[in-house]
Amino acid sequence: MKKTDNSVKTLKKSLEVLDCFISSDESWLGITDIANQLNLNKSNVYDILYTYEKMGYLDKDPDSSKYTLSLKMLEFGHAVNQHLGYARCIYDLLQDLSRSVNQIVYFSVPRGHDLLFLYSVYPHIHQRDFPYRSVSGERCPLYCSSMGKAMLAFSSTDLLEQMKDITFEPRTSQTITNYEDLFHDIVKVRERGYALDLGESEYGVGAVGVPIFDSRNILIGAISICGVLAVIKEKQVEYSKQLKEAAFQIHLRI
Amino acid sequence: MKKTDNSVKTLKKSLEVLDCFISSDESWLGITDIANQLNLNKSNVYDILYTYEKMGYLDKDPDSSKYTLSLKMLEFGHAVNQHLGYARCIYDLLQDLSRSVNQIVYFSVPRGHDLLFLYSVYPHIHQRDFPYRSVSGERCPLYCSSMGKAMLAFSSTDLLEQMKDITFEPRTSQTITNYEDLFHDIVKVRERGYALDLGESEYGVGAVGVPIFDSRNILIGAISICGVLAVIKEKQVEYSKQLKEAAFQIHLRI
DNA sequence: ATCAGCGTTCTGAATATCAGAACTTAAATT
DNA sequence: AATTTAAGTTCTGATATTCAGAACGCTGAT
Repeated sequence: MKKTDNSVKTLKKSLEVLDCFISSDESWLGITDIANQLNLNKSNVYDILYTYEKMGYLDKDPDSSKYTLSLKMLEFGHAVNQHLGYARCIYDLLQDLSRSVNQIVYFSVPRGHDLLFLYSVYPHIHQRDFPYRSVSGERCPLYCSSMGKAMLAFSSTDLLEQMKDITFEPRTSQTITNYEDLFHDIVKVRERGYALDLGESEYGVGAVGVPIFDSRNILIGAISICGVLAVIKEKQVEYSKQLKEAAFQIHLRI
Repeated sequence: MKKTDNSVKTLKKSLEVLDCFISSDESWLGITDIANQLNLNKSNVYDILYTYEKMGYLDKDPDSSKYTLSLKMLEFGHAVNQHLGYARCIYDLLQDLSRSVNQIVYFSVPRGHDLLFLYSVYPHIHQRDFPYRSVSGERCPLYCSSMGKAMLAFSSTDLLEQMKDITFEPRTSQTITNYEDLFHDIVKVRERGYALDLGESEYGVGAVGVPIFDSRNILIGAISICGVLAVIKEKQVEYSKQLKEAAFQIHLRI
């Protein structure tokens, strides 16, 4: 057991600064914005942002002196995708599935109390103004998503238990807003073998989700079919079968 | 003019460590790998990686003690995409173009002596083993790409001049490997108004590329149609017209 | 059994960090 | 037009942090 704290405090602080750029809704942040948010000295934040800029991590607007994430961040995203072993296989199966049902198909993995979208496949002809266009790297709370609920229902860890401690933020009038309702829904998911999102994250949008297990039966994530609520309601059984078949194919391959 | 160096050396060094994970072909890097590469002390690298891991930037494999970029990096990529103002408009136009010509369509921006892929749209039915599947965040040298040559030809800065100093690395037997050949090709691009890549980056793959200017006529990047070499050769004029029309639509909108 | 090579832990001399104060703009208010 | 406010920028040195080096433990190869 180590006695000393080996963490590099300067780096820790600097990464907290960088985190502000993902957690904030604003794309451009000023020195004072960040200094206030993290209770840091202005000149300290100045030096940190200056270094990030020199290293190509942030871009600075010469007029406003505000900073934003540079395109270098896309290179990191790309590197992660390259390194994901299961990437290609899952993506190809999702493409087949999307073409077969002519609906949007997603793959996501758990991340804390959220899910993280990894892949999305859109059918070639789809409504351009369809509300839910999640892309790689986007997060969504577990409790208001079919994939999230599929993961909660079939996770071997105490993920569901942890939902007792979170605050539920309604996205629509249908969003589950307390642990009891969530628990009852999860029981139904376990009975059915698939999870439903009936307008709980976006009005008029529904989804069917099933969990993904690797060949050692470890929960990896979930996949879902997403579409207009009425269609999802009507075809949920058919979709769940197609999803389970795709999930099984992934299970065999990873 | 400032006298002192305000950069935070600890952060600068730490970011160089993080950069190793994009520049290396290996997805998992050990402490000694990085320490040797950057001429740093092992224990120093240990502390830095430890901090990155604690902050969720890197994942550590408990068996091998090696590190890799975590999925958090995808969140940064997503944030950048969200912040890109022109994103949606260009993506939609590329989708239309891809459907119209039934080929892969790309959008990229210049980044140093490379280009950085931002968007790619694949036709719904395309060969799964088609070699060139660039995605957001991938880099490619300017001299061996139709988009790169389109940017070199129409850049207002001395981008082309800078090509005198670089080393050309052949990717195929067709790759341009010296400045003189590149210059002659760029002259042709200026005459034609579009750039060609005829198997110069990948055997049997070709592309037609045109530059993108915003409404103030600043060069933003380039778009291209990419496909089987023989088809690209045959339809280059038709494709160049379609690309120019799309480029014009983007010019009007951003 | 020995060695080589890796990650890990610990320490304090040396160094880089960062709070604070002062300055410079720029924009908003009087 | 003068004043105030609020932002970014520069500079400094007391001091908290960093990091080189040495030592250790583990694993796998010789």
